[in-house]
This record gives sequence, C-alpha cells and structure tokens, in this order.
Amino acid sequence: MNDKSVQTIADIARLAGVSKSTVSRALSGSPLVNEETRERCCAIAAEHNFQINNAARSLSMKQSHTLALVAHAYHHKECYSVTDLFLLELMGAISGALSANRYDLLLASVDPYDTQWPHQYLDTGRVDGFILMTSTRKQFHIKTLVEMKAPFIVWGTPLPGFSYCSVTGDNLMGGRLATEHLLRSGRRRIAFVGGPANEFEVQKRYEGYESVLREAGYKIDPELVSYGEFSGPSSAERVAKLLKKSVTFDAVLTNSDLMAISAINVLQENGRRVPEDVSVIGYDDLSIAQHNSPSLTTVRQNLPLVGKLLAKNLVDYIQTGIVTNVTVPAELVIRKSA
Amino acid sequence: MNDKSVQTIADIARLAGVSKSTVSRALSGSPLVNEETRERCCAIAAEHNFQINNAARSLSMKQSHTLALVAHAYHHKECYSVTDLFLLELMGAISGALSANRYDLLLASVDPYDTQWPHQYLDTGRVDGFILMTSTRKQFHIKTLVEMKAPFIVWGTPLPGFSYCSVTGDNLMGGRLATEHLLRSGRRRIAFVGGPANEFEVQKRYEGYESVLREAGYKIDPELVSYGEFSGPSSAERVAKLLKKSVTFDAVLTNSDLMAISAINVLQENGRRVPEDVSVIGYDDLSIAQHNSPSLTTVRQNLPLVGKLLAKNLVDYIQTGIVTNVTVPAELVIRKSA
DNA sequence: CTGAAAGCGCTTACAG
DNA sequence: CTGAAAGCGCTTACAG
Repeated sequence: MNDKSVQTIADIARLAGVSKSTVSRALSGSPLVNEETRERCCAIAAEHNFQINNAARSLSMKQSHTLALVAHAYHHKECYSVTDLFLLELMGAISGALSANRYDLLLASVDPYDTQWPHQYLDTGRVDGFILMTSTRKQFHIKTLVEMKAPFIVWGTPLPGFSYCSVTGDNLMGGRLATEHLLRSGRRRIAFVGGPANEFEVQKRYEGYESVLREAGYKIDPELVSYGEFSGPSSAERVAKLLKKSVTFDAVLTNSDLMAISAINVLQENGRRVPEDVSVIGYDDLSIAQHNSPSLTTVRQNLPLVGKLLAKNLVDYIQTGIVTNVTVPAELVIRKSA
Repeated sequence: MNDKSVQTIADIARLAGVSKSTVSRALSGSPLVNEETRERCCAIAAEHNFQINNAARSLSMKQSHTLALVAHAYHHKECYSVTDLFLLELMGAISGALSANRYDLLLASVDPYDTQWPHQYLDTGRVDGFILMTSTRKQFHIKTLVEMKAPFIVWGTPLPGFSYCSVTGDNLMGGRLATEHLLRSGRRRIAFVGGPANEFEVQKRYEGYESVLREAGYKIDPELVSYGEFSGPSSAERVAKLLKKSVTFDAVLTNSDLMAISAINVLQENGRRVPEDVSVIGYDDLSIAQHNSPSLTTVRQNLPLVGKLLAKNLVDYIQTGIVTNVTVPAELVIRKSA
C-alpha cells in the first residue's frame, strides 16, 4: 500500500526519468510542465501512493498550510459554556471546508491572559493564521494580532478602527425575527434574557427586540430585560428571579439554546407550561435544539455556512491579502417551544 | 516583541559567539553543552523572543510533534451524537496534556469508509500518531493502522489479538455501581436502555447490571432490556415504547447522559415524576449532566484523566515503543435524577 | 564541550 | 518545457 521504495520526489524522478524539479512542478500543478510528463509523474505518484513530505514543503515554501482554531484553556477544565458547544458544531464545518482547500486545522488551547501565544504558533511557522471565536475576542488579543500583522479571522463583529477579516451573524435581524414571531403569536410581555451586556452581538439582538416592540407600539418594561452569561445557569437564575418577583411575562427571548433549555426547565418546575403559558425562544440552533423537549424554536446561525466562510475567507486573505467582512443572515426555525 | 533581527539559530549563534550546533544543543537541553554557554544562548533566545522553526525541526528530526484526533466527517453535517459532545469535552483535556508534552493536536475529519486516511497524515510526516475514539474504532481502521505500524491509541477496549495502546473506562464497574445505587434506593424494576448491542463497552455495562441483580436474587426481565444508539432520540423512543406497552418499571439505566436527558423528558411528558416515580441514571458525566433539570445522577468517566492518559501514553509509546492498556475507574455521581 | 559539514525533502529562481 | 543548484532552518554524527 505505502511503498517503501517511493518515499520522495527523487524516487519518482528516477522512475519517470526526469529531474526532481519537474516532478515537483508536475505534482503541484505548475503550468511549466509538458502535459504528458505531468501525467506520467502523477501516475507514478498515485501508483505508489506517494505523499509529499509536509515539513520539507513547509520549510521551503515558508508556510504550513495549517490554521489554528483558538480556544481558551479555561474552557477545558470543568465548565463548558454555550460557546463551546457552539465551537464543536462549528469545528466540523471549518475542518471540512479547510481540507477542501488543502489546509489543516490545529487546535490551540491558550491561556486567555497570555498575549504571547500568537508568537508560539506564528513565529515557529507552525500555522499560517488564526480563527478566533467570539469568546476569545478580547480586545487586547485582537490588538496584538493586528500589531504583529498576523493573519486571522474572527467570528463576530469587528472592532471599530481595525481592519481584519470577520464573519458575523445578523444579530439585529435575529432579535427582530424572534420578537416578531412572539408578537404574531399573541405574546405581549416578552422577557429579554440576554448574554453579556458588553457584547456587541447581544446589544444588536436587544436592538432588534426593542425596535420591533417600539414599532408595534409597545413600551419596553425594564423589569423584563436582563443580562448575564450565555450559560444555562445564568438564564435559569434570571427566569427564577422573574417568577419570584411575580413579574408577569408570557414569553422569554434568550440568547442561546442552552439558555432556552434552562429557562424551560425552570418554568416547568414552577408549573408553567411551555409554550402554552410561556413561549421560549433560543438562539444558535445547535443540534440539542431539536432534541430538547419541547423542541426549541430558535434563531438559526447556520453554522455550516459560517464555518465554511471562516475557513475560506481566511485562506483567501492569506493568499491575496483581501480583507472580507461578511454578515450571515439569521433565520427563524419554528418548532414547539414558541 | 518579536525581533526581526533574530529569526534563526544562526542569529543567536552570531550574538552568542558560538556555532549553530551549540545553540541547537543549548536550546534543546542537550548535556553536551557547557552550562554557562547554555545559559547565554537561552538568555539571548528569550530576550529576542526567539521561536524555533517548526518545519525545519520536523524535517531534520523526522517527526512532527503533532498528533491527530480522528473524528468522522459525517458527524459534521447535521447530527451530533453523544460521542461528539463527549469528544469535545475530551478534546480540551487531550490538548492540555499534549501541550505539556510539547505536542500539538490536529483535528482530522475523515471519511469513515476511507481506509487511506492514515497515509495522508503519516506518510506526509504531518503527524506522529493518532488518537481514535470509540466511534472511529471500526475494526478495519484498527487493522489498517496495525498493519502499517502507525502509532495510535484508542479510547475503548482493545480488539483481542492485536497489540496497541488503549485507555478504557471500567464499564463493568460502571454498570454495577449504577445498578447497586438503584437497588439501594429501593428500585426493583430497572430498565436497561443500552447503546449498540455490538459495542463491547455496552456489553460490559449490561454485565454489571445483570450480575448485581442476579447476586441480589432478582431475575432479569428481557422486556426491560433494549439496545440502540447512544443518542437521545434512540433512548426516548425505547422509553416511550415501555410506557406504551404498559411495562412496569421504576428506574431507567441509560448508557449516556444525552440518553438520560431524553428519557427524563419522555417520562415527564407522560406524567411520571423523576425521580419520585422513576429514577434515571446517565453515563459519562458530561457538563450537561449537572445543568439538566433534574440534575443527573450518572457514572462519571473522568474525562480530564482519560484525556491526559490518552495524550501521555501515546507520546510515551512513540518515544519508547511501550504499549500500555489502562482502565480508568468508574465513579458514581449522585445528584437528583436517581 | 565545541564546530564544520552533511543531510532532512522539498521549491524555485536561473540558465538553457 | 526541463534540469542543476541553491536554499529553507534545523539536527546530529564526526572529528577534535
């Protein structure tokens, strides 16, 4: 299967009766090779199941054809927030799109307070660029990367004043779609159980929520609006508080599917039926959304597409230097919970 | 920060007034260097934030210091089974342990029916070895890897007749602990809602269940035993069937946390209280286990330890050729659901 | 303990 | 279109 006699392009060159240079060109699809010669070289390579040596190629070309997905090390202890489930679902899409572009995906677990990590991966020639998630998008990380001219792409809205690649969900639209759906189904007291107040994405979703209500002639009740983490417990706690304070509400608009699931659990424990008494809407549409009981009505972020764009646009940037900032549309998926 | 003037060991050699050979030895901690010389070289390297070129190192040493975590590509379309959530939680632990050993983790998404993938990673010198999960542990993959003498380690019981590294959970003990706990809390009609019948791990858990019941003087009711997938829907379907057929049962022993969560949902929808009417036990102790409502009583697999062993033992095998097969103890975590 | 030199397996100007 | 040669940045016998 793997042929011990054919390990390098020199072996192929010998068999094909040409020089190493020619074999190298043939295998890399250079136009500087006679078609017939190219075919002969490729045939021999295929026949012997030849695989080009990656280190030699990287050393010579000064690029590794590897990208790092940056995850924060503290996520790997005990606590997995929504971002991590999100990360997993995204990882596959990224990895798939990357291999289509002949790139590999390295998993980089970095200390969130360390600023040296980019050097460890970039200066070693270990990777050609980074993919950052919203959770890793601390300002100082971005700034470090920009300063060292590291190629990278970010999932989330780009920081104003900096130029770099990004893929963002349409959070304003997401907030609008969810709110419109609730209004349409007769809900009037909609609690906004948000993620961190300082996250731009969260602010946009709130903006969508607020604008739809305002346009429909309703006022926002500040009692119904809260911010916290994207996690289930954070959501559960706030829904419980609403119940305890006897605030009336007939819908909960959360900022992640995990938050929605936890909200539903708390409501049910307190004798509220979902969606009969209270509608609950999630965000992301992770696979758990359809497996929950009741299944989640949620705003889909289209992770397969997001992953593909993250991979493709970073590779393009590395190869061409063109900065892209794209926004992926939000889509409402209606199931049982609202 | 990263110093444009000091990019290679040649630069350091110049500054230190020694040869490249000496710098190389100093940086790699070779004993063949005078202590004082070593310190001088390292100081210069640190001062200029020098990072050794990875490709050159790999090419010269003929090893990449990278391991591949093998995941199946079809997991990345739509469907994420328990194995994948499991995978994510494990990934962090593996990645952390690997960086402690100065290894990197590459994510390999492979077509489950392809047998050529090991070549693509190994013959290219891309990685030094593979970590396979239970789900990727198809017999023919193992055989291919053994035949090509590829270094690898497997999460799960090793195939008889083959010699390779593995880390396994103590599934017999896991099955026993869960069953004993249910018996102790007065349960007598315990449904075993299992994973795939042909998985060795599942068989062992059943064996634990069966032996505890037998030793306590109870008979197994075949109506209470079923096999399927590790997924939530598979579990839900079977619990629903029990309810429909009016089989009496006061406990459900599942083979994954997702299965337990789905089982609980179905039971609650049908008016059964958990754990008052029916106790439900999960397996794995993923982070969702504690966030579910009610929180899951489950058999912990200790993923941080498993990840560490997977990483460490494969690295050791690569460096020493010593085959290790270790079993990680199972531990019962008692929460609300049983 | 140290250095000069060869070698790892590619790619790519350069010359033809 | 093709080949000889230099070079990518390390490591490691080998000789001292």
